[in-house]
Amino acid sequence: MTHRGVSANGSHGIPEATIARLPVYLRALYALAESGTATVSSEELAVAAGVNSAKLRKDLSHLGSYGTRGVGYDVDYLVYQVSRELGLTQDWPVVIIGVGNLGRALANYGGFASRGFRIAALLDSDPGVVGTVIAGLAVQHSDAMEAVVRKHRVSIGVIATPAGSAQCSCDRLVAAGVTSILNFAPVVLGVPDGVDVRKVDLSIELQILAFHAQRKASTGRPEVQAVSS
Amino acid sequence: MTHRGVSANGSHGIPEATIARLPVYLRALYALAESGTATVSSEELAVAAGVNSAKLRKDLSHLGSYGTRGVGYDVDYLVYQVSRELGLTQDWPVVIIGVGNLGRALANYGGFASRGFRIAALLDSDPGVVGTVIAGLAVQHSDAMEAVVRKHRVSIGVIATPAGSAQCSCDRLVAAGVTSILNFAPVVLGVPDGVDVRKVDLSIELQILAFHAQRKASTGRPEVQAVSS
DNA sequence: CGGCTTTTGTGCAAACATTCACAAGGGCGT
DNA sequence: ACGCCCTTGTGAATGTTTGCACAAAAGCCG
Repeated sequence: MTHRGVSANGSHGIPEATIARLPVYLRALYALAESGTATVSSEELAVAAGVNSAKLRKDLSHLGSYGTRGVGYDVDYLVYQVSRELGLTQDWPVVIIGVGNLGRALANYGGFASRGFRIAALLDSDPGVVGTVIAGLAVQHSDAMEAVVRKHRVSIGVIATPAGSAQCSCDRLVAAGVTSILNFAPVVLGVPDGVDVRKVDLSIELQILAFHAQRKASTGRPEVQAVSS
Repeated sequence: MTHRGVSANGSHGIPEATIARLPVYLRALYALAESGTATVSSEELAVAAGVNSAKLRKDLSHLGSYGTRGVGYDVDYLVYQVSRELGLTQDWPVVIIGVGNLGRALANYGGFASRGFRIAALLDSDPGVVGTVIAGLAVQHSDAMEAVVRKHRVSIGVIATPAGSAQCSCDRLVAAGVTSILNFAPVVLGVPDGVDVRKVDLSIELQILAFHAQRKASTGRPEVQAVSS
C-alpha cells in the first residue's frame, strides 16, 4: 500500500471532496453566465449544482472570500476563480491510448476542448486503425508515444485500451513522463509514487445501481428499523 | 449493538463507501478464480484491489463472516456472496438512451453482459439512426420507451444523450417506471424521491486530474491516489 | 492434547465530511 | 446616517470513513 498522506492541511488545504465538486459548480456557473445572470446566491447555485447550500458555501470558502454578503457571488468572477483553482486557465495537452469504441467516443467528446483539454494525439497499436482520421486527428502508432509526450509536453494520459494492455500502456506513459492518468480499463493500475490515477469504470457504476435497485425491490415497506427483540 | 442477529440479511446498514468498493473486489476475485487460486488472504486480495487490507476485511465483515481465520477466504464462495449482495445473481435489463459515439461504445462494452446486465433496447430520437443495428440490436425510436420498459421490466436506464435532452429522457424513464439511472450527460438531473441517479462525467474527472497536476507542477509535492467514483 | 503460527474480525481513536445555526457584514431605502 | 433585510462565512455539532492494533479463532505439528 502507498500510504503517503501528504495531503494534510498544508499550503493548499482544499479537501478532496471539495475539489471533486468544483467542476460541477463550474458547469452550473457557465450555464448561468450564458443565461445572462450576473450574480447568484449560494442557495440558487446549490440548487443548480444539486448540493446543499451550506456545503457549497463551505466549499467556496476554501478558495477565498469571493462573495458579497447580502448579495451573492458575481458569476463571471467566480467562474474565473474556480477555473484558476482547478488549473483550467492553462492548456492541458492530452493523449488518448486506444481508439476502440470508447476511445473514439472520447475523441469526439466536446466536453474536453471546452475546458482547456486539447487532444495532442490518438494512439493505437492496431495497424488496422493507425492512419485513420478521428475527430480531425490521424491515429498514430503507439510507438510514437514517447515522442508525442515529449514534443507536446503531455502530462495527462487517457487509457481506453482493453484491460489486458492497460498496465503496459500505463507503464510506457509513466516512463515517458506522464504524471496524471485517467483510466477507463477495468483493472487496478500500479504506478510509482507521484503519479495520479483516476479511474472510470462503467460496469462498477451499474453494479452500485443494481445494489440499490435490489434493496428497493426487496423492501416493500419503508425503513425496517429496530424492532427490538 | 445496532446489529441484531439478522444473520444472512444485513441488506441494510452497509456503508456506501463499502458498496462502492465491492465491485472492485469482485473483479479481483474473478481474476483470481480464473488463475486457479482457491483461497486468498485479505492481504493478497487487498493488493489486487488496490486498497488497505484492514479496510477490505472491514468491508467484507459487513456481509458476514465468510473468511476462515488462519487461512483466508474461499475465492468461489466469496465471489458468490459479493455477487449476491450486489444483486448480480439476477438479470438486470437495461435500456440505453442515445446512440451517439458514447451510446455505441456502451452498447459494445463487454463489461455489461459479463455482470448480468443485458441491454434490452437501444433508443434514439434521431430518425437517421433508428433502425441501424448496433451490437446485434436494432435501434428503436424513443417513442417506444414506455413499451420497452414495461415489456422487459426494465428498472435501470442509461442516459447517453446530449446535455440538452437528458432531463427530458430522464423524466420519461421515471414516468415509465425506471428507478435507477446512470447519467453520462453533463447535467444535474432532477428526479423524484425514490429514484437513484449515478453520474459519470468524463470532463469532471479530467478537471480533477488537472487540479492535482497543477499542484504537482507548482509545489513539486507528489501525492499518489487511486480514486474511483 | 497443547502450544505455535497464521489470519480474520473488530474496538477504538483519529481523520475527514456534512449539516446546522447564527453572528458578522454589506447594500438599500428612507 | 441609520436601521432593516438579506446572504455570506464559519464555529460547533454530528455523522461517516479510515487505519491501527490486537484478541479471538482455526489449522497444523509434534
